[in-house]
Amino acid sequence: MALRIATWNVNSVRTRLDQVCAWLQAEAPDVLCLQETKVADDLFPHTAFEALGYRAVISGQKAYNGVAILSRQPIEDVRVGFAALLPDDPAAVELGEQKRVISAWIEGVRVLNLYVPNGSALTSQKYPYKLEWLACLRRYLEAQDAQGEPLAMVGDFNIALEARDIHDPERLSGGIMASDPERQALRDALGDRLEDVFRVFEPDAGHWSWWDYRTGAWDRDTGWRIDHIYLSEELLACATACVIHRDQRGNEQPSDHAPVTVRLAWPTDPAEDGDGEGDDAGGW
DNA sequence: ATGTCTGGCGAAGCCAGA
Repeated sequence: MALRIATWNVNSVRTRLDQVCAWLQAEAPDVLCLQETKVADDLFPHTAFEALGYRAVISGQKAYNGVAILSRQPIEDVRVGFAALLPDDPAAVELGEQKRVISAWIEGVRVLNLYVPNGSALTSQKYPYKLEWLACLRRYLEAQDAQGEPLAMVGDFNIALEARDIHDPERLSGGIMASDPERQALRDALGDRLEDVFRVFEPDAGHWSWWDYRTGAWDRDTGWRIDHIYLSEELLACATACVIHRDQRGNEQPSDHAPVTVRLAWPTDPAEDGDGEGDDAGGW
């Protein structure tokens, strides 16, 4: 039994629809989590994904933010926003105005899809919002932990946790997406329960998931690794690969982010004696 | 290295956000 989960900040799902569909056909992940869908729920392009065998659950808004979970496997128990687990937390309710959080139960895994606020600049009012959001994420994950579910938390975290996650750590450390307060806030949220699975397989620098449109970053390969997949202990033991699909950043009219995928595999139950349903297509 | 790309508004270029 194998489950492949992907995450991709697509910077408008309608603008990127053909690229996302082509990538789904090429890679055929079981689950694809999208961020920055930038579309109201009644305009989400469900039919294009259904034609490829994916059902989508969504939390979107006009123009900004927006998250979605696409799955070939049955989707159960969808939770939208922090307030789904923190109904009595005023901050959780207020932060729900921006659509950045959705989770679902898929094949025995709690898939949590996040679009962490960017923060803009250390001097911006958006920066304290980012810290407040991360503090709420900590409370949310404590409530999630109490559910006792295997957890795969994926998304655009807009934070590079370590020097090896930035192309020029000397210049960029301490600035937005690499400041101590936001790094500590994310580490506090992660606790000792969640592990960045990419680092299980790749210890070196030079692996990025985001290249700024503005600075010719793709041509210079001056990127950041800010799109992450965090696994709880029991899923970490099942992880067989974690890959950044950087080729997608080289598309015509690309998103500024590349997809990231994780493959989870566990022994097939002998009682089922199935053929694995051909889940190993794609080679990772 | 304030540059590039997106959507909104509204009908063409500006603005905000990243």
